[in-house]
Amino acid sequence: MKSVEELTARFRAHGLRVTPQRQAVFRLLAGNDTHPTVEAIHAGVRAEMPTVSLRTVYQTVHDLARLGEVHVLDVGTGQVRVDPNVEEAHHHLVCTRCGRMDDVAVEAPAPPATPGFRAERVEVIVRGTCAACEAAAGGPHRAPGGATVRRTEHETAHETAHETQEATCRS
Amino acid sequence: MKSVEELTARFRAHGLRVTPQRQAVFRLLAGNDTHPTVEAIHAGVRAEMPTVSLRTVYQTVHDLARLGEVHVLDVGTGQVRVDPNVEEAHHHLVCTRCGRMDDVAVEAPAPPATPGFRAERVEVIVRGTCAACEAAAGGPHRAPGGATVRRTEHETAHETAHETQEATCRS
DNA sequence: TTGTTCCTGACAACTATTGCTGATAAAGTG
DNA sequence: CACTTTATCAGCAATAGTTGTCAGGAACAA
Ligand SMILES: [Mn+2]
Ligand SMILES: [Mn+2]
Ligand SMILES: [Zn+2]
Ligand SMILES: [Zn+2]
Repeated sequence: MKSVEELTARFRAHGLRVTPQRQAVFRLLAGNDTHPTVEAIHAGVRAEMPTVSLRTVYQTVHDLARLGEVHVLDVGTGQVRVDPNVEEAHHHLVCTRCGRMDDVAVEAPAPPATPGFRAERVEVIVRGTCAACEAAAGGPHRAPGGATVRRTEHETAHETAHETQEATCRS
Repeated sequence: MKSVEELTARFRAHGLRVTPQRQAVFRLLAGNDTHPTVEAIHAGVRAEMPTVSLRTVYQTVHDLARLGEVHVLDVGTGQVRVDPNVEEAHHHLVCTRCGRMDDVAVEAPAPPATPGFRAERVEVIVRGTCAACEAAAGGPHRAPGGATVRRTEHETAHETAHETQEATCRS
């Protein structure tokens, strides 16, 4: 992602106004490689500016995405993730337990020649279990400040001996 | 996916009861390669049994998933998709406009050796535009019975000359 | 048949995200 | 700096997809 100054200039050049709230979002994202959720960004921004609303963070993230300064990713963990690294092509590891997302260098296969479909980009998601969740595999736990991946269902009693664990290890 | 008879036996073997509603879902999924949404399954089932509730369809789909008879996929189109093809490994084309999802044969890259992460499976998503949406690219339209991909945001006036189109071509 | 367990259907609740709106603040102009 | 013109802010309401709850009713086993 570009620097806060560059983003400020770019926003103005596009007729967008630059407010302290937006700059706080810029600062939080610059050099952030944790793929934070919007909620996480909001929490971080509120540490400095306690009145900023979640709505404002969503707006700013969308504006950044429109300018191509971040990617908004939905990998099926229930919340979108913001990726400020748009310069270098890369893919992701996704922890199926806590939703944690890390960059990974794998070469994507070439988009296949498919009649009736114009391929634009190829996304690779490596799903698995992160170290923190692996360590906590014994039973559910909850890291401080972490949110929990949506992983529920009524399913009264039978519970056919499949995953039931739940853990969180978001940084 | 297995046949309706096999699924019936398998459900019973696992202590799950087999009702007309569940069999209607089985029937709708057997040999279905459209990756229907739960809502679409519901609509299809209601054509024969108008009283079946959406909740029941969700339950049945989840039970099928737990037995490994279907895969429930979330590719970020706002609704989960049900894939009855669990026998052969494959990946997907996803239309960014209408959410349509088709099978594609691409070889996934080998899961990289990443310390601190136990990779379990690699998912490849080829995003692009399907033929129907390509044809309708001139302006928004709405196919009969189709649902629309969530693609909105207030964003008052400025509209920085980016995508605004919206189209639907779900079968 | 009878009892037990599970499923159904209707509706409420929940979560992530977006819509709405008066008040406010950023740019632009002199 | 004073002033005008917009775009943004914060808060709250609304929405969509999915899941929780629970009182009947149906399916299976004996
Ligand atoms: Mn990344
Ligand atoms: Mn498929
Ligand atoms: Zn994890
Ligand atoms: Zn399409």
